[in-house]
Amino acid sequence: MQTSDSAREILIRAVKGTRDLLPPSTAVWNHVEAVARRVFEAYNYHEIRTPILEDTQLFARGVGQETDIVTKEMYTFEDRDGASVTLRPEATASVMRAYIEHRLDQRPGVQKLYYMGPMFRRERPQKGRYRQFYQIGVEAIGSESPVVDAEVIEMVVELFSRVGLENFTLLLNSVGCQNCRPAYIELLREELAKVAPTLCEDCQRRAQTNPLRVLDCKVPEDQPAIDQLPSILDHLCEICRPHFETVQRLLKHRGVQFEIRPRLVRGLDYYMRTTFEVVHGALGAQNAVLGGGRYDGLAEALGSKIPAPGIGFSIGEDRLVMTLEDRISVPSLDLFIAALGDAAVERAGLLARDLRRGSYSVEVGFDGKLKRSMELANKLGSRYTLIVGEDELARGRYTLKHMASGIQEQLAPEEIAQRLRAKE
RNA sequence: GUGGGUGUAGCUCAGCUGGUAGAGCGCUGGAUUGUGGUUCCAGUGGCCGAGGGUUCAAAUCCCUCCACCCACCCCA
Repeated sequence: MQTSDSAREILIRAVKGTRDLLPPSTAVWNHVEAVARRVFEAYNYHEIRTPILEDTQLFARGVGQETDIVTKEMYTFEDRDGASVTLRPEATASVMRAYIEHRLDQRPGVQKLYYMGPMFRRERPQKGRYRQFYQIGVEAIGSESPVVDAEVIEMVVELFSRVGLENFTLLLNSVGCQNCRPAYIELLREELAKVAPTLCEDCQRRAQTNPLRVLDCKVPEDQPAIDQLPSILDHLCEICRPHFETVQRLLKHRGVQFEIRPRLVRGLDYYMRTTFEVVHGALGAQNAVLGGGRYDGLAEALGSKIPAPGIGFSIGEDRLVMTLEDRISVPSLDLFIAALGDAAVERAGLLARDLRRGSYSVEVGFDGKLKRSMELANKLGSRYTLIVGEDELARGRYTLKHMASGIQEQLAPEEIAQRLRAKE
């Protein structure tokens, strides 16, 4: 920015890629989080809160040294004592760290944990992608069983239904394990070598660096060639194939709709076997609202000798909220008290306090003009307006107006709560 | 990191073959001294993103920055 003495230029703004969440849309965030907690608890998941700041090594090892996330997209800095710390770019590694650190493997049963909160990734912001973004996720650690996979995935669908998301699609795949995936990648490499020259520039590079990524290519001209590439599902090993089949069978049995996508690959190294994703139209290029999968090798990658097979997912809360936001309704206010004059303000204060103790939402208007108060009550979307003026104080009965119908009645103070209890 | 788009009133935007700014919504006041929503009238509000250049004259043309947005790369 050029130097200037203009006052506007020194205004401090939110850091690039971060944003303020304001009412009324924070109501949608709270709604999503409240429903998530309710659903998770019903499946016996419990909340875990891990630090936002972690040792950089956690992500370097857990997420994969070679990934873009680690090489250039982390918020990493040196602490005063010289230690390298990083703002978490995701939560799975942290949860696994906590699992190992606190020996949660010694606790009975599968450890079912959920979390929600901000993550950080330093990249160019775009629609549905921010540098500080929010995720809601779960991890079920301690079992390799496909039964857990099916339950986790069922819960995903349950959650999205209950939160009010419409027109979403659950995509499912298996990416094999350390036994079958290397062989498949080798095969893929060979096949790619034959067709590579006809593919787009990016794919030619991917064919070398990360062959699985070619399957994700969005260039239309490349699709015919990509369709001819071998599918990983035809090359699963004796453990992965039945595992995947069981997951599918259990999901069908529970009536969970899904689509098999052999080309659904995961970017992170630690995923194996089951992977899944939920996409939603009308989200632009960033159309995935949830991504998840099994990560049986993660604990070992972190250097742990404690076996900790797990499966989990995380929801892109920013994106989910985005799809729900057009349905925001004005915040509800039960009662607006129009207090006319000092004496009325005092009485209104006491009345408001008592009603608020009864969990009614109440606002007190202290503008002396009734017209002003009525306007404000209307703008705030109040169901009722209570007029407390000289007449009312003299009579000891206040005027309660139902805003939608315009009907007014005179009530003693103790009768008001009862009126508010009515649905409309 | 790469490409494209957009920056004008609190918000959404028009004006851009150069002549120093408009609309709708919002906000404020009034019609209605104790009655909102609809309607009508009036008012408030802009160094036209920043800096420089061309010109008698720049929101408008040129250059450079900056910011935001969208997409790519990559992906949690």
